[in-house]
Amino acid sequence: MFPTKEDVHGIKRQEVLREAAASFNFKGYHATSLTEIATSLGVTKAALYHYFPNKNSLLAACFEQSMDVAFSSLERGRKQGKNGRDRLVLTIAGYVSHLVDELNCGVGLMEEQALEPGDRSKLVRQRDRFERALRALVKDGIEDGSVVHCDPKLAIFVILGAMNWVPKWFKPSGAWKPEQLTLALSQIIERALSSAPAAALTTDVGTLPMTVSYEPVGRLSLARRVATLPGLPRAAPQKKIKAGGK
Amino acid sequence: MFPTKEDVHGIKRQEVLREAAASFNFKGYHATSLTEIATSLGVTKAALYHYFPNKNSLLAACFEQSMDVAFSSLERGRKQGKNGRDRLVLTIAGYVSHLVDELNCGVGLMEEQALEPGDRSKLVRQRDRFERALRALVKDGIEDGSVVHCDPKLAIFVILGAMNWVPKWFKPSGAWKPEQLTLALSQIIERALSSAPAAALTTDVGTLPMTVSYEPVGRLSLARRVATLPGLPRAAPQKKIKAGGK
DNA sequence: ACCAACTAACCGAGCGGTTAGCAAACCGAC
DNA sequence: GTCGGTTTGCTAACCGCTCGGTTAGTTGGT
Repeated sequence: MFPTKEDVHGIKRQEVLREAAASFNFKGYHATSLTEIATSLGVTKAALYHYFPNKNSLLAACFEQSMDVAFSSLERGRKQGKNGRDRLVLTIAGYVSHLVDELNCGVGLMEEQALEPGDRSKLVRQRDRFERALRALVKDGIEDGSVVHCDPKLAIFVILGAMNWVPKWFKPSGAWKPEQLTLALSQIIERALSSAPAAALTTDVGTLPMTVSYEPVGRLSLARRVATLPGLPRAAPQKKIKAGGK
Repeated sequence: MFPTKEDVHGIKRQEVLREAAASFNFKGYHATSLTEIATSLGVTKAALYHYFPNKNSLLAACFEQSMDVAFSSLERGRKQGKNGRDRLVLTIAGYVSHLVDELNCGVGLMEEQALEPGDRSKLVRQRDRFERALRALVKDGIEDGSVVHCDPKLAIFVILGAMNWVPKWFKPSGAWKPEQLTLALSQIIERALSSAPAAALTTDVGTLPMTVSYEPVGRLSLARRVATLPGLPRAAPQKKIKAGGK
């Protein structure tokens, strides 16, 4: 019994979530039907309700996961960074590496308006807290001299915009590997903010080393491990039955 | 006869489009129903079909307008810019000033997948052309020494991401005026790309002058003029009728 | 025998889109 | 002017379809 029963449930749940996130990212929440998600996974719509109470909770789970990654990245940035700029860049790098993780297509915080009021206000609170923390890092950087004088609020808007846009154009099958992209984006942001900008950046992202300089944080590593396990049990087609009245 | 009959039709059409764009921006295409748009305008859904053949064409018109602005901005950037960086920044500034125009909430190119195949491939072609032109400006800038060595493709992705994200957080009623924002964003991009970055940026967007340094281009000026005309005729409520067979 | 996992079939709601009909504006003929 | 016919702009009502969500019932492991 390699994976226990609860494990299998959790794994399938993660797989449902991943499929949903990928679809939400690609087509948007409202354009994605539960039937689509289900058939992509080889099951029927009703099966999804064993893992999530409704469609909206799928979206909420996506955001929750993204925010988890955000705060984990923030934590690590705070620990590992030498100055404000450093801490900010590390945080953003962690966030981006989640967004481009090909097994866990993260959701750019695109459609929070689709959440139900409760989930939504929770997300907005978290997101605001995250943004405030990022702005604080910018301020720190300005004070310790690592970041150029600027409006922290606008700077963070610009950076988050550029990052959340990534899922719109990034294709895991493309010429750029996730690690290369994360590195290149970090360099751009670093230079844009730095009080002593680098004289040059890489002129071809595809030539960057693929060292995993920013290991994904949070629960992703689990998903990554289990998602490559061989043949998880899938439902076999059943023969047609007629539901008759009693 | 101040506005001719065709004028009135065109004006109302523009107003429909504006309302639709605002809703699409705020809630997304699929989450916006025609009934909503109609009631926001004080009419019924069926009335919209006098101006657009279907919902999808509304989205297509939004994108078309955005692309018009994009290319107009590009044209002006090419004419007025002194070097590659200059031309790029001018182009982006024109594009942004459209996005933040409070009367014509432009659509960040968020939901092109919702378009029907024909419209979509047309948009994608245009957008690619626009992006290629922007990349060419970056290359020009690298060659003429105004832009730092970088990967033009990634640089443009980052910039467009930051710009298309603006409608997500910009509120016309907020502390920052459109002109201030356009200026501040231009400065950030200018510094991020420049081979000789400025030593400091503005530390508070709200203190920037509100000179209209980037006059909106294209058909917007018309919309702006006419949208403030007093009381366009609106349909009066009619008494209930019963549709009988013939 | 039991329980978790799943399917087939169904339901009500809301959507995009259509239709029939009304009314005011318009327009040449006289 | 003004009188009929046509056009334009709109409403109320309806239609078919798809979606999220539910239910009853089957299956297979323990």
